[in-house]
Amino acid sequence: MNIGEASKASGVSAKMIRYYESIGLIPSADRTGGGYRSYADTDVQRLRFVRRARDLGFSIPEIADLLGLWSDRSRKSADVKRLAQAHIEGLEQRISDLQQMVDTLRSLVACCAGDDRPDCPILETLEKPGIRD
Amino acid sequence: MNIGEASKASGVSAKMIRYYESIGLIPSADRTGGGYRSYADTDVQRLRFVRRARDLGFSIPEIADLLGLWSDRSRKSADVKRLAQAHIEGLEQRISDLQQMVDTLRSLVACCAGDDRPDCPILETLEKPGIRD
DNA sequence: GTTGACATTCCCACGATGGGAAGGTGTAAG
DNA sequence: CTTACACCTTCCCATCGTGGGAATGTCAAC
Repeated sequence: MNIGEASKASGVSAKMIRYYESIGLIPSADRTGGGYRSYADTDVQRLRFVRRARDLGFSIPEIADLLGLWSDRSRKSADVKRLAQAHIEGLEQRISDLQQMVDTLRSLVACCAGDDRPDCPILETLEKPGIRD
Repeated sequence: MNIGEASKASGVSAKMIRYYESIGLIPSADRTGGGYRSYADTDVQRLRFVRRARDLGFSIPEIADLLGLWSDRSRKSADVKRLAQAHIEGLEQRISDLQQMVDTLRSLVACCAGDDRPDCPILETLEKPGIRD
């Protein structure tokens, strides 16, 4: 299977497949006589694994860990679970940071008349020294 | 005021001050005879404005817009409000994407025994074709 | 054998930030 | 006056994950 077919089958762009190979996230693909990368079904399955992990927000190093566990038949599911839970905590931290921004912005927006006049509590708040200053 | 002092006073690193200047987000600073950048209080105020906007998750282009409104005495507060509301929507989209990941991961984690055995529904789900395949 | 669709490698870009090297400036103490 | 030190300058490189494009090579079909 060519890289293009593997790309379609896995949902990972050819560009990213080469990149993942270059950083060692996935093993180097076999090559045909003409130098084309050649993929088997198991390779595609691994690529799909990577893509789905990316869709769930795992970073490349985290995916490297997941792939290690994936191919380790003597793995403990507790290790996988721990990894997933740590990732959930990271995601929730990011959500909480973003939510904090939204809350602040909402309170500012609520104070802004939103009319033709220039007076705007949003800008005034931004220019004033804040809590951390 | 030197860049170091302006940095302390504004909470923006010297590195970022130079960067903001290089991309045209802030005007080029005056220079002393020795070539040092020199900042006045109004410059520091602008830097603080930028930092606070960054803290609220605004991108550089958005901050450029905000700075434009900030220095425009004939601005309409409605324009500022619109910009802030659009930003809130962007943030909420990101939150919703992250929350979707968390929800999926939570449901997987809930199915994982988390013991010494290798069987793990998290890995199994990642390796299987998903909704979008 | 030509054409067209693929493949290859290599370099560049993003956004926002940090690190560090190599060299210049300013100031305080010896 | 010199030396030391803290600060400044510019320049390049790295991150992370992804895309774009150029120049060149391969394969399959007609």
